Amino acid sequence: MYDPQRIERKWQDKWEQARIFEANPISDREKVFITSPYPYASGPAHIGHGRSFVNGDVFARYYRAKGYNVLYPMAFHITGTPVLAISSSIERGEENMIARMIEYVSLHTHEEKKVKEIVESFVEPWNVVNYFSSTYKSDFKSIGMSLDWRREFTTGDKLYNKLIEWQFHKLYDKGYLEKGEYPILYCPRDGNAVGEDDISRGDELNLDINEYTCIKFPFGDGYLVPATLRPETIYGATNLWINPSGIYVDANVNEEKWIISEEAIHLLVNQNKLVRVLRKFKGSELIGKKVKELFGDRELLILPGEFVDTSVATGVVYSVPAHAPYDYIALVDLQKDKDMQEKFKLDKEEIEGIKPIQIIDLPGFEDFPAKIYCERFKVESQEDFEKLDNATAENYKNEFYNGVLNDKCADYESLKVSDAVVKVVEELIENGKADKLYLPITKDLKCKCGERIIVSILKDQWFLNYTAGNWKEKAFECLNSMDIVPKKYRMNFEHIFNWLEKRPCARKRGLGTKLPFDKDWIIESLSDSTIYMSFYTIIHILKENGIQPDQLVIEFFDYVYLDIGDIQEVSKKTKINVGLLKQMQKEFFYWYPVDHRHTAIMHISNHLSFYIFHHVAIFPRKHWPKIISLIEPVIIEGQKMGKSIGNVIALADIQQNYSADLFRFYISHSADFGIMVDWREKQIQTVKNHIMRFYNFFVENVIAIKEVEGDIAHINSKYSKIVLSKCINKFIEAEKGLEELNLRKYLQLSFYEVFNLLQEYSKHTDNERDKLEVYKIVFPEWIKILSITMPHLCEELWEKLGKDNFISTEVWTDFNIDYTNIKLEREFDYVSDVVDDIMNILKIVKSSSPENIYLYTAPKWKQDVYEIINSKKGDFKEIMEQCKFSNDLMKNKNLISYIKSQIKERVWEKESNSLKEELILEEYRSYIEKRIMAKIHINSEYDPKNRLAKAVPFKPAIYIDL
RNA sequence: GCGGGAAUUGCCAAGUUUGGUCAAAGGCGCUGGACUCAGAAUCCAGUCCCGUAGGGGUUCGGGAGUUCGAAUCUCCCUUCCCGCACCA
Repeated sequence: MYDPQRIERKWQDKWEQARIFEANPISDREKVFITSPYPYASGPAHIGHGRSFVNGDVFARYYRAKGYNVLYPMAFHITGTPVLAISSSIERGEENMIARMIEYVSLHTHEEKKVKEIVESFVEPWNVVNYFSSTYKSDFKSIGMSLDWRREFTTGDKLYNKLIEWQFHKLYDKGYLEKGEYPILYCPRDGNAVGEDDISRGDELNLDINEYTCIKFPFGDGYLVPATLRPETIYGATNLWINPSGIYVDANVNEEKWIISEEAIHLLVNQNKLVRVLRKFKGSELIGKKVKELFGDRELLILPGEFVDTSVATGVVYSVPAHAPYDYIALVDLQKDKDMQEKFKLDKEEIEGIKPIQIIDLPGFEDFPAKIYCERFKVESQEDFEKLDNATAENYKNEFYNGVLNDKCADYESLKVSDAVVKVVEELIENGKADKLYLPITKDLKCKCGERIIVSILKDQWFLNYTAGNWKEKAFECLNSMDIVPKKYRMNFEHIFNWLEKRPCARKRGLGTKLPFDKDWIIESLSDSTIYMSFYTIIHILKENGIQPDQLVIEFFDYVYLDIGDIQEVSKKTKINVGLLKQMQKEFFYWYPVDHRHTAIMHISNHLSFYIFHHVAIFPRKHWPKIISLIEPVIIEGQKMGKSIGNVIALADIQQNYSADLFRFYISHSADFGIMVDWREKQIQTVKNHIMRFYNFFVENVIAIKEVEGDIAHINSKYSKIVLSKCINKFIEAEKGLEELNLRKYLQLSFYEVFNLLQEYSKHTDNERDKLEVYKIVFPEWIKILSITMPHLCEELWEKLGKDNFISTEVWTDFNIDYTNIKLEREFDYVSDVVDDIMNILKIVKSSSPENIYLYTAPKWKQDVYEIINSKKGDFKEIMEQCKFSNDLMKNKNLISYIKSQIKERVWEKESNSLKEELILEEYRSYIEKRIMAKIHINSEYDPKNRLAKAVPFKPAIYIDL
């Protein structure tokens, strides 16, 4: 009885005790260094992690089986805020987080009290890290990972920090680091930058930042300053809107007098403006006054707009009724509203005289876009917020991508809106006519502390400048020399490489490594995980020898990684002895570069691109990465897997509920890399049965085959030789699949197709002895090739075969091509075709049990002509020339039609060689009769329907006596 | 919008790089049969349409083209998915 859980634990323990996956340099053996990105230790592993690591494991085992010395390590990522967020949420007693952590911890701990204790301990971030890294380890062990755990570390380790410091010193020296201004989300109460984890509902809201342009309209001795997202519409401004009941101020802003809403002061102050309030007043005071246009002599009227929100931007809005639905409808409303005009003592005629100014031409629009969109969305009044928002969005989208500025826009005429925006802002600011103001896209974004989040501008943000020097060129050079599998993703990389510019690389908070030359900053999590694979090569030596962080000075890595510096001096400086330094350098030089990195496609646009960039920045060409293979994510029953859907399947449950080998098989076989694995319970149960059948089939025969030699010389029947040949060819093909990193192809061939062959063989053969000989040869090869996917099951079967070593450490020899025989296979294919034809006819005539079936092979002249057609590759003229040499042929009235039909069939492209059909049929008589359950007569005189005329070479005519 | 990917016979999904051997692998589902007290499992047969002789017809998102020949190559269109920067 197949008991996967028992078998799996047994072998996992044995592997661990024998430490067979611990890899050390062996100087005369070729190596393969394969990695998948270290997982984040802020939660338990799920089957998505399972997919990439199992794939990696299958490759690692394959490389080992091919005789390579294989390093397959892993570590843990903890940089950034997620771990801190867990701790602070636990500390605050947040119920959602506590519930989630209880759920996570319960995966491995079933005692309620203990669970509670563990979750409480999470107030300390390192407890979170330690807990989840340990569950990862046990989960990964439970699915049979062949990892070298001695080389484990986390990105928060002091030793690791030293590596990252060195990396950033190098980047700094190369001139790839820069400082600049950068807007960030900011909580004024905490005085800190905030990210997704710090924001209420941060995971569902849009956390982008809008850049507003504040236009300085001259007004008295200062400026009235509306803010806009569409500065290119400045030429279409007709008036300004002020909320009459809002509070406004005269304020001194960086030595200029601005009129803005009271609430705006707070925003400006946090964006590096010096602000002093001079006077406070109600908005109504401004109504009816006028500002001067930026360009030209027009004066724009200040009008009442209740819709103006004084808490958004500057609380002042300029009106572009031709292109902004809100402005358009407000203007229409006001023009109709006599009471309002009365109330603010506005000039009726002047109000009516305000006409929208169209400054953007839009193909297919006869009227002002704002008007058309208001009509399209059936906007009735300025109170229809929802309709107005939709109308605005559509209006803007259309104008942004399709609109062109017209002749009212001076120098900007005929620019596309998308280009004009950038130019207008640039020039306005350059000329001192405008300023910038940043706001979160989402209104009322709240920090978890309750405070409203605003945008602050960091003046000295650190950036990595990917356009610096020849960095990009080198990255492309590396990419061009790499294998990307599947290759359809290469374009993706190229595009990302082109698009990468500057990227902030440090943050103000979170776990990680401090920037060595600016200790206020912590290196951001995607920037500190680019060359860490190098650390796998030496970390275990550092740990074993008790090397302390302060010993890992710049000279250390310079020497070990780059062979720079004098070893005596490095030793003196680091207080690490020369021998050890040499050993580490040797180990690094042995393992590096990373030969193969395997992960999900979501990492292309960030991690994998940075991985390449940072490697080319720091390491010489010989240490650049070589292969990246990519997978699509795992989905569950056709649905995305996610916390919010609540359908995440933890790796912790896999072995118990399914078994490691089943998981490994399913995850490897059910989809090619380029498509999503769909985790379907029903499908998995089917696969489970397949594996069970395989196990039973194997075990049923394992004793019997001990009686035979497993020697092809002892195999008598052709059929048996054919099956052996076919199996070996399948193995060879399957291995080609592995070489192409195509796991699905490899398993389809090595598991399903070989299994089908053997099952059919077992059913149709009548030579028991031969059968055992075949099995004796095939079985060991079979479980070897399957062992990389189902290592536990195959170890068990290996043991049952009487072997006393691990199949996991068995090096494959080449499959024995002496067992293959193409000629025999062709013969057999011919016979199978005949059987299929007979079956087909039986099906059509709906007869199941005829007694006699007659087969007629083609007459000699057809054979001869067939040879001619073959030799002339279907050239009709040449064929006829050749036929003319034979009078008999030329007299045959069927000749031309026969040649024509054979040419049409393109027979010369088929691989049938000169088979002696009659002999073959005779030889396979018993096989054929067994398959069709009738007696066959070959080339009998009896041919009542003259079927013989239909016979062509390799397609004998058939007559069934019904 | 930009960039990338995809569309195959009831469903999932190979095949496309290198055009012909493709009515198109495999799995699921469905239909019939065997086994069984029964079910599950397993096994056998069938599963685009027509056909009492191995054949014929119509298919690979839609349209046009190249070719003796197109699921595969070219062009246009439609639909869907993913990424678009500080969340890892």
